[in-house]
Amino acid sequence: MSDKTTRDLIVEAADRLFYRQGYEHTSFADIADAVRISRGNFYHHFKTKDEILDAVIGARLDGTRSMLERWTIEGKGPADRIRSFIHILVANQTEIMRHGCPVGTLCSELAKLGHASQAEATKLFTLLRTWLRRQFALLGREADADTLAMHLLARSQGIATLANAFHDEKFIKQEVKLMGDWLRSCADGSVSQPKRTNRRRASG
Amino acid sequence: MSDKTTRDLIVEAADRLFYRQGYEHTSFADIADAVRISRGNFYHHFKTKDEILDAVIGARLDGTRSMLERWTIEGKGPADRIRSFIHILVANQTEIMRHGCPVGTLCSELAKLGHASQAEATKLFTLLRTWLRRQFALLGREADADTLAMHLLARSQGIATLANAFHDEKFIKQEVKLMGDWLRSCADGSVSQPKRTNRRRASG
DNA sequence: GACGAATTAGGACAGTTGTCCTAATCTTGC
DNA sequence: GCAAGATTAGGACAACTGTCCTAATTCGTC
Repeated sequence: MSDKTTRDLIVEAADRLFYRQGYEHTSFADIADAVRISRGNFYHHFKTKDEILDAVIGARLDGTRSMLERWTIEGKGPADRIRSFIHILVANQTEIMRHGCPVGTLCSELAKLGHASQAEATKLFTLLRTWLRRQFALLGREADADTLAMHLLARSQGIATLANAFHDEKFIKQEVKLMGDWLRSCADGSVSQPKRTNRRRASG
Repeated sequence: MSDKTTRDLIVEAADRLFYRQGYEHTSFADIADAVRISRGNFYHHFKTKDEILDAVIGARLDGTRSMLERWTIEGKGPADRIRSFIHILVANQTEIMRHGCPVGTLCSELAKLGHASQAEATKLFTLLRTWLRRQFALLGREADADTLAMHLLARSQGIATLANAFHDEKFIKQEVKLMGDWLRSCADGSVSQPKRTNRRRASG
């Protein structure tokens, strides 16, 4: 606790502020005030605002990686692990209603700013995408694992965006339940490909 | 064409710039340059930046209203009208990949800024929500029309966010097809409530 | 206890922002 | 062709931005 370096404190505060206020709308002064540090001191730890952003993205990547690792170990099966992912929406619903999804809103903002770290932020999505893909593959859906992963990611994003816009808590619960149903139908292999094409079972 | 007032030109340019660069990241100078007008002249038409934002949101509301009206008249049935909505993602896929959804990204940004016009921007969503709700009701889904409308809205938002982050064109097509399948199953009344509860047919 | 390095504080700096003023120009009705 | 209003141009203004410098302080090591 007390062994956190000033640098860590800065990254933490910046992370929180970037999420709540957005990257551009957060100034050096805002972060300095939050950490209770002089503005000048700042320069010693980070030369530019972009450097802080990169550090924040890096910290989020680390955090996401260890979260996924935890779920991979804890979870009994792939379906339960995917449920852990879906559960983020419920666990963080208050913050999501207030500020949206930390990943989605950051990527959107950086895209608008034409910021160089846009690709780095997208890695946050890629991390989740890759992990989800693996879980769906383990669920016996190797053939369309990536499609399913992206589908789930997209639905989560949409839920966060609308929950934020409407400040609607019940909506999150509603949609989370639908995603649970959908996930169950994925494991069955029942729905999700409703068109009657000549279906080809995955060989493995 | 030539009868557009300077005010209209400003709103148009601001609309485009707010979409591409974000509201905060767009300065008076940016808009003035785009309209080829002196910065001072600006003040005569809009006292503050917030006023421009309100005018832009108003213009978008008008545009959305007339678009929905057109669809309501044109469309053969409610299903086709909903398909018109889904088709926006395909028609605007290039812009969406570049800048996301104009509505979703604006609402997200204003939420972060804590901007007073946040509620006004959300009306853009409400417009679509209400219209979609009516179409689903006409489709025989009065009971859960609003849930279905929000669901479709959320999925569109998610698609836009991820398409923007990954710059993935195929993903949009993929998800649009899935939404088409889903819509068909809505009209059937077949899926969408996969849980085997004691199902109760809507009386109407 | 002293020395060198790491850390901190305070402020300077030029550039940009939104806002606002004033004077010139154009348009319109008579 | 002229007066009155609308529109435009150009720039002033204070506040804030990210960046950077220098001097003071703290810290670990001998």
